[in-house]
Amino acid sequence: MNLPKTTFPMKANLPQKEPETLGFWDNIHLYEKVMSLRKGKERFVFHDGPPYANGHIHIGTALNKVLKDIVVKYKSMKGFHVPYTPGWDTHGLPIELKAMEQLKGETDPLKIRTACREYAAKFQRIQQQEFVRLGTLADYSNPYLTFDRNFEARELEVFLKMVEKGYVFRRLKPIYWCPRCVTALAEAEIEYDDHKAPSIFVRFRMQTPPPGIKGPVYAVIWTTTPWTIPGNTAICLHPDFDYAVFRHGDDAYLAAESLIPSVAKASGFDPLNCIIEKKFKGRELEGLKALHPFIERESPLILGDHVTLDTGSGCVHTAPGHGIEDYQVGLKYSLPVLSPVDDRGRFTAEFELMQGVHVEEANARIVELLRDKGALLQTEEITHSYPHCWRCKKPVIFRSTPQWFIRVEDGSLRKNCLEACDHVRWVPSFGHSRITSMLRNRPDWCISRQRVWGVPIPAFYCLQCQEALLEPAVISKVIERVRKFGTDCWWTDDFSTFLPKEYRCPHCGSGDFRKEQDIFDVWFDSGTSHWVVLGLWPDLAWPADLFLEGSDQHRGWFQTSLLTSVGAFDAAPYRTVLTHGFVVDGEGRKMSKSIGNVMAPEEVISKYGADILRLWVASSDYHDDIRISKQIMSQNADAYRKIRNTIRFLLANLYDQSNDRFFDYGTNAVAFNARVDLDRYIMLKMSDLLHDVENCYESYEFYRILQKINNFCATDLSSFYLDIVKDRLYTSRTDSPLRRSAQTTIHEILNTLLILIAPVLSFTAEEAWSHLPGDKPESVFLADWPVVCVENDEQLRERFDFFASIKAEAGKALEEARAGKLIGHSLDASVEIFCASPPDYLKESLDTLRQVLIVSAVKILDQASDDSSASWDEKKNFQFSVRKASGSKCPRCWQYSELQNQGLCARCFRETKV
RNA sequence: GGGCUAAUAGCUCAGUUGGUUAGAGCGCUGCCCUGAUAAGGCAGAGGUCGGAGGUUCAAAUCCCCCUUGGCCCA
Repeated sequence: MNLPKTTFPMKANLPQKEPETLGFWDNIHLYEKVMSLRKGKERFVFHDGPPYANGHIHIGTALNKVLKDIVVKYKSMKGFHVPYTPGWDTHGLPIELKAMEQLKGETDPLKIRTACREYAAKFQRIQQQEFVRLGTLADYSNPYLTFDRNFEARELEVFLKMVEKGYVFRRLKPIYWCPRCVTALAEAEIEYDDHKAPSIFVRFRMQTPPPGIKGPVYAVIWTTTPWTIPGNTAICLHPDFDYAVFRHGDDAYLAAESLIPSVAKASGFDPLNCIIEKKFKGRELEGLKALHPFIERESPLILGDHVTLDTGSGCVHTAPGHGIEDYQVGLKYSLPVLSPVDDRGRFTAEFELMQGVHVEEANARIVELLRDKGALLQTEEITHSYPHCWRCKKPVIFRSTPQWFIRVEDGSLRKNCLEACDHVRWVPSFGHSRITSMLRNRPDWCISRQRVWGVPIPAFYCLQCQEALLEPAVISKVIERVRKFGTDCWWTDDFSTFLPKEYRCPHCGSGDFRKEQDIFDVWFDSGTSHWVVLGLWPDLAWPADLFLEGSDQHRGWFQTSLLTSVGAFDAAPYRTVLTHGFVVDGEGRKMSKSIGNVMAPEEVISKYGADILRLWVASSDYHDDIRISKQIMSQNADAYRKIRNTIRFLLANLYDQSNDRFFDYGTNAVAFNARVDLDRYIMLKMSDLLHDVENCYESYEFYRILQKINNFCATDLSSFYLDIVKDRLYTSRTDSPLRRSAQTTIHEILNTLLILIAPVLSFTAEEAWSHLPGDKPESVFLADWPVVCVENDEQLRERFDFFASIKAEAGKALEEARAGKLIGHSLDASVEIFCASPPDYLKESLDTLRQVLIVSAVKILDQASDDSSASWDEKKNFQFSVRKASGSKCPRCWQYSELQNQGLCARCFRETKV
């Protein structure tokens, strides 16, 4: 007897076992070995999107990294040279804020930057360990970090290209500003709090009245920031809303129809004396001109979708210098961006009347001025939620300052990007419509930030004429310095070190300059990583074959990478872009701390192991949201057990108990054509699986792979092939061709299966690989993709498909017999089968059929039995009649027959004879 | 409010160009086995295909509306 035996444990114990496997990979320098094995082969360039080096990884990051790892490992095992340089996004506000928390009031940019660098480096290390623990294989000894000076220098090269091509320009833009702290604020630095403010209705005299209206007409606006009225350059209406002109005494007023009652009431008008004269759609009024109440200037009526009917009059006071929505609608109408306020919140000479007055005091004075001019309809004090500075807790203002932009709106960049999108493969395909619709609507890209933790924008200002200078020759010089010293030099070194010798202001000839204080938006850092990394790392090449990130990156990294790439190098940086959805809880809700449905990768790994997490990733359809819950994880753990046990059983049968040796593929293998029919049949199924799985990997449909592998393990192997072949494996003579045929087949199946699962169940595949007897690469990841040698024999396939369908039907008949206590094990049974239209080969294959059914005897009847215990299957035209097998049970093989010598059946006696 | 996207058994997924009684694996329940044993085999139960309407001889599939999620904007 040769019973199965293996040291591959049934209980996986992954949380304990996986770190050992990690140690093994580390010891043998697996990444380097994989690289040198594939060096010179066709290259597959994957470019890793950099996670932000702030905090521990969450389940979404884990999902993303595992998906990447699956692709990279598959491609590599398929024979491609696939270097994987991981990266981190290390600049930016969140890190700067964290560092500032620790520094408590420190203002020295260099000290802040040092703290930021340490903070980012710390979390880069932490995240890297977490990625390693997930089983991802990458060049962790040489990652890319956006604060690295080589990165920074090359990033500036991309910027230089874009400057040369004329994409970079400067324009005013409103930003949050704290006049008390004299600083720009980011959105993350804003806190909302209640604030007392004047609420005023103001009338603007119409210079061109709406059609059909006679006499003086006024457009009514409402605001809670009277100090922004000097910046008014338009009145905005919603194109689809209903507006009306109503008359009160000699004057007529324009407001949204539904708001007229509240406007009239606030203005102290007697509602009975307010008569609607004419109605208009907002769009009909576009282009009419009103007059600013106290500045000699027109204020045209414009249209915008941001107008609401919640409060006010439906005619929105528009000051592009003091609000982001006003600014955006203003760009469409080319309105001037006025912001006559200095950095301490005082009016400048641009609004001479109140020069030097702080905007807070100015509110009351503007109200008085409006009253004097007869423009004020009403004023009262209200309390509303208003943005405040997180540091000094005082109200902030919107103030326009010059910012650096990349031109997308006009010119060629938008068009070229849209065109480039057509040459990219988007997976899923809706990625194309998603990114293009975003590109069509996106405004110019504001790339400047008023912070210190980032790459400086290499511009200079002439101290004499105040001109901003952004010149290729100067930028090149800056790049040289940055490459040598890193961007800290921008803060440490004198301006002259960055300028060519004898450099003079091209406008006024002065030699005195100051450096720009703004830094780049971090999206510009990561947006240039394609060029930086694919060019700087010798094994990589531009453009990338694949980017793989969450679907939020259509607005983020996919788009910023495209803008810099098309802008500087006229082509997309990627050939294929794969996107995945977001991880949500078991009910499809997003994860949030407040709901308490967050599941951390660490939690899954410590309970189930990384392979179960990887299995979850691979079995989910990532196109849309991906659900995770305790139930889902435990289900994956169950699925895992089935695969693991199948592998274990395969391994266990490569051992020969009789001589305490392992099956040796080199000497014991049986050629395909010499193998038992059943073995050849299962090899055909194996070959089908291989091709199916390969296609799924190629089309990035990983979630189908595990489905197929599971089915194969459970159905084709466990309940069909392996159940049948046990008899042959256990009872045949150790080196009998029958047994060797099965073992050869099992060896090939196992080898293939381990390679197929390795990109997903990396730890388990490696562990099982180490138990695989015979000559083999030291790691499953150094193995070549399997080539299964089978001869597709359609007759064989048809025959066994037919047997399998008989087996499926016979199961029901056997179950009935079992329920009637006639039999227990199926070998207790003898089965008579009537088949309405039997194929020719049926009678000659009785013994094979008996083995397939795992019964002691099979008889084919020429006509249907009258036996009432026989069960009919009308659909298949089978009739089964089950009896207790005759003879006695052989103690060795458990089959029933007339026993012979030493109480064994004929076969067992033969097999045991010395 | 807008763009993109989704909804099929308890769970993860199939379901071709509309065409029999909507499938698989897992889980669940029952039975069997005790030579894969914290395993293995067999059988069974489980679905108004998110909802309403429409086109059609025929709709999970095509059209329209709605509901509920998700991402990104406003």
